Amino acid sequence: MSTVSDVSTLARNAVHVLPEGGLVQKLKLGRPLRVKLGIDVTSPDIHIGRAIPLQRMRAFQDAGHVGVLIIGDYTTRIGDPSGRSSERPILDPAEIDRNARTYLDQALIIVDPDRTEVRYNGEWLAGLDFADVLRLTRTTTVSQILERDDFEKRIAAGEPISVSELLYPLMQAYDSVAVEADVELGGTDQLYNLLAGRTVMEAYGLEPQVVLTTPLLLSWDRAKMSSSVGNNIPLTGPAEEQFGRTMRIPDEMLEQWWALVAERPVPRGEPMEAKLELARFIVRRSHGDESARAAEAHFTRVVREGGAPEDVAEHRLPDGDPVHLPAVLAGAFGLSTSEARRLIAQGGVKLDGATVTELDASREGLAGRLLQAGKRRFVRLVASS
RNA sequence: GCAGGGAUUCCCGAGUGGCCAAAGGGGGCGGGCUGUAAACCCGCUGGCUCAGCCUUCGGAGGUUCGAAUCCUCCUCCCUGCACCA
Repeated sequence: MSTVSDVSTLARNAVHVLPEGGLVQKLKLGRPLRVKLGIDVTSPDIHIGRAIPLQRMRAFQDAGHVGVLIIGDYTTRIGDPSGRSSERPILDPAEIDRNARTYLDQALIIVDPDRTEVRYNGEWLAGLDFADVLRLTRTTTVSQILERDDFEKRIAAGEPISVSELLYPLMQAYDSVAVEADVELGGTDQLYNLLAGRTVMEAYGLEPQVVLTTPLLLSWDRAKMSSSVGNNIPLTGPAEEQFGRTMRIPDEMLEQWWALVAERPVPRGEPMEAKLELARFIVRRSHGDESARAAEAHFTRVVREGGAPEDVAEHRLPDGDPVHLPAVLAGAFGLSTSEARRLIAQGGVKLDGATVTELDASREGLAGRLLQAGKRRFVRLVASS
């Protein structure tokens, strides 16, 4: 089962495959390889960028190998002791479990459930005593750990780094020991951690894993796609939103997105059509054909033609007459009334397509009408009966 | 331990007694334009019963007619020095 074409499929889009020739060696073992991917459960949603390593896992699975998803429950539970790091908030066990489950539901869109093993790292990390931890820490040196780009930058920026944070790469590396990983996947930002896994495995007398990294998907703002920044396309988000967000990417990014997300070359022809096709692909993968068609219809109707969507939620008018529109907008769209007032002042609010200029309107004049805030938010007003 | 520097609105960052709901940038939102939710241009961006009022500048007190700005204590962060069996 190890041929050159296998390797090129398995390592498609890969930035690093280390060591040189290591993957071929592993394939020659002639048994299903254990392909590890660590999961950060601090934020449960997977976006299409985080799905890229999962796509590699799927490729390995399709070739007969086993995917091992590691849920970093223990790592997360310990958190950052100062409790202040926004990157590593301490979560309670219930939330970790919930996040892990949410994560897995989404991951199954990409990976093969029959060939996936899910492990919680608390399983082995919780059992280590202090001597075990010291043994682990002896496998590396402070300067090696501080070499990591992330740490270097934070030191340069005068930001705090707690000692426990230095141990994260080691904990992650120990996961590889525990599951006897043959291959570990990750984004290029994980290169250091993945290589640390090799060092530690060797120190524990295991054959070190092969490291395979994939590029980080840049979003429409040319920054790394990230849920906390909000420039992400969630793997299970609403179809219409997935479609619209995909349409936001600049034309120059089409090539990278097609290669990484769809794993195909950009279709020839108009960039607009290539972008639409990419949006269809993304929605179809998550929600199926039907949803992809509906999402496109919605996009055409609302964004390209500036019309109202097909289905508009109803919103009950508050009591009283006349009705205070900022209050209605606040209730319908989750704005503050101050925001709503500004929106009206800027001509961003429409009733049945006509720009609203007054703050109050009669009950009768509002019932049954279509209220629009900006270009994409709509609500059908109904009188409470 | 000693000495210095710092904590400002969603983020970064100016502001050192009244002209401060607080410069500037980012982000977000709205409008215009457009093949696109891109790019570009313009505007807005604490809350409210909105020509007025209320709350905000790490926390708690205090000085003052008046405090983001001054004082005291506290919490946290950074840097240097000292310490380092």
